[in-house]
Amino acid sequence: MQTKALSFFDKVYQVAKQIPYGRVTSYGAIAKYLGAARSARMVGYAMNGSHNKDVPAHRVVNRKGLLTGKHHFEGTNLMQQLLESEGVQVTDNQIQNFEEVFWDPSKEL
DNA sequence: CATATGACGCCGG
DNA sequence: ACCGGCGCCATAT
Repeated sequence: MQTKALSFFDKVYQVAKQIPYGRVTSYGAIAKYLGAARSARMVGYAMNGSHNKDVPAHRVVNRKGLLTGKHHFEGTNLMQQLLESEGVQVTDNQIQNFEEVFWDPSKEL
């Protein structure tokens, strides 16, 4: 359909797919990497379409390390389970050692 | 074409 | 340091 629907969304997917295992990143970090630091919201919005993609949206959280998007996953704590399954400690929707598992595309990529 | 929504982020009090 | 409100950009309707 939309021939140009792969403008921002696709970019986000490309970066999100590159998130290493056991690591997480923030919407703003991805947005900034894409040159749209002010479009952090769009990153999350794009995640809505990532449902059909191979994008590990569970590895993307807000700048506080909070699983704000866990509500969009199946169940109630699937996102947390996925992260914990990767070795990421999560407590009360809050990632522990966030700075340790944080993966900045602008620096790492 | 205009309006409303949103998985955020930053500034101010 | 904590809480609240405003702003921004892109997509969907």
